[in-house]
Amino acid sequence: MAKFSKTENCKNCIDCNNRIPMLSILSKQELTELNESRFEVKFKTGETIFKQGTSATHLLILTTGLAKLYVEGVQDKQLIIRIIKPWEIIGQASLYFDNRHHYSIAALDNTTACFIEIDAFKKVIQTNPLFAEEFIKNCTQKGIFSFEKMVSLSQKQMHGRIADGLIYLASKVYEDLNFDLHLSRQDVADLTGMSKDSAIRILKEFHNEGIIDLDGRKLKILNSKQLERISETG
Amino acid sequence: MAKFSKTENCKNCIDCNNRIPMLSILSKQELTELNESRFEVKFKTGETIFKQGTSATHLLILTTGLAKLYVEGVQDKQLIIRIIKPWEIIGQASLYFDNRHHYSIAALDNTTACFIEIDAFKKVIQTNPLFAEEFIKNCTQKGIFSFEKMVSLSQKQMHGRIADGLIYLASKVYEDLNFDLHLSRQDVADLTGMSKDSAIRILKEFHNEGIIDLDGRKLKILNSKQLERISETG
DNA sequence: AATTCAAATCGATATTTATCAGTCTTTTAC
DNA sequence: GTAAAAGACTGATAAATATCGATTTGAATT
Repeated sequence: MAKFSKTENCKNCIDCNNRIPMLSILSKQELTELNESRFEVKFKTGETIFKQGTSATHLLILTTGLAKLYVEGVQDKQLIIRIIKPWEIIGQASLYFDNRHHYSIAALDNTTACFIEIDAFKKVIQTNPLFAEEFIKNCTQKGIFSFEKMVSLSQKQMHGRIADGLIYLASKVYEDLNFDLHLSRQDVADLTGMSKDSAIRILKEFHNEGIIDLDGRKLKILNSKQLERISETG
Repeated sequence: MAKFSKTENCKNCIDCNNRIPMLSILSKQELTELNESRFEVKFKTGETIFKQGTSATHLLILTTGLAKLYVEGVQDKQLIIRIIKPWEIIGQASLYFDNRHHYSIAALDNTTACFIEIDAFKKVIQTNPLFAEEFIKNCTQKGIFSFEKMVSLSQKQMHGRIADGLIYLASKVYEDLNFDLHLSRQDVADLTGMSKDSAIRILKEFHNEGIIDLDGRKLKILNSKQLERISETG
């Protein structure tokens, strides 16, 4: 199970200054307050970090590893909204609604997560308008991302959705055309809204057509132009 | 075309106090400032209020009528995100991103829209943290709504999606089981992510099964329990 | 009332996607 | 090192959904 720990890479919130642009707005005192409410927990691959429906008391920042953020849909199906990387602030959705988590987060990797008390965070929002503004910026960007995702999920067919998924992973998550996929085939399916079998089929097709090179979880995008084209034509 | 006007129901922002809970947080002076930047425009049914891709200079509040908020997807298809009612603040998504509209808004009715300058609004956010907090609340709720919509669009089949659409219209838009639909059949399809023909078919099916009573645009939900059941089972 | 045009409708068909059953591979557990 | 389990894969089939063509309806206009 997860256990408490102090890691080298995140000794206190003041260090996070450089890594999380949003926090650099805060005064030393505000950072200190956040730091006092925070603690770190390590998770093993596959472990659940947040569980949808449970009460939301803390925000989350990964300091190492990757995680998937997903909502639990109909008949135990998961819909992966996005992949979480270190130094993003997670859990905003539940901040002001009903203090419940509206999605689950599970580690895709051995990860370290830093938890910050929601109340401490709210206090900073209330007292530092520039920080609040930055937070709004963050929320609205996620809103726009949501729109794009909805279009992809509802209007594109499988090839287009897989293309969108691959482009997302390469450009936003791994920031490289060549990466070691942390997602299982089922995860890829849950990210693109199709059955596992269909996801496997399309990936294989892309592989056979020379658009990607896929061997197990080693993935390389060979023809990103064509991937873009497939994404656009749906 | 749309023309300038002063209407009885919205003489100035101070009156909006009662109607828009968020604005009641503002001081008289802040309201006055918003009021000075604002103007009203009337739109006829079908007219475009915001067009996706154009530059975003104003926020929007409908004072009369209804409108659809939609994104332009692949191959000229529309995806209706939600229906706009009077006294909601619209346009947040573009506030802090790239000053472009990321969706379009079109009148479903003869509507009156009040435009508020984005800069005036931003200023209030920067100076009034409680207002900023309220704004964040608003954004995060929309985020949660987005998740539900994504699940509906990607994991439910047509019956479930139409059920979701009808429940949404009855509970959130018209707040009545019995209403005069402002949406065309194509709009219903765009709201639920399917072809027009399919939407017509499912609606007819629901009608034949006694779940709804549908005559042209007069719609009455007869069995909302079953509609809920259909929504849940997908 | 006749005309016109857009919206709504419906049956037949084609396409897309999921499901299922079975095999193969890789990792995990003892 | 071997057994077991989980994940990956594949072809065949079934189910869901879109598309197409042809009417019909209804509202708006002459």
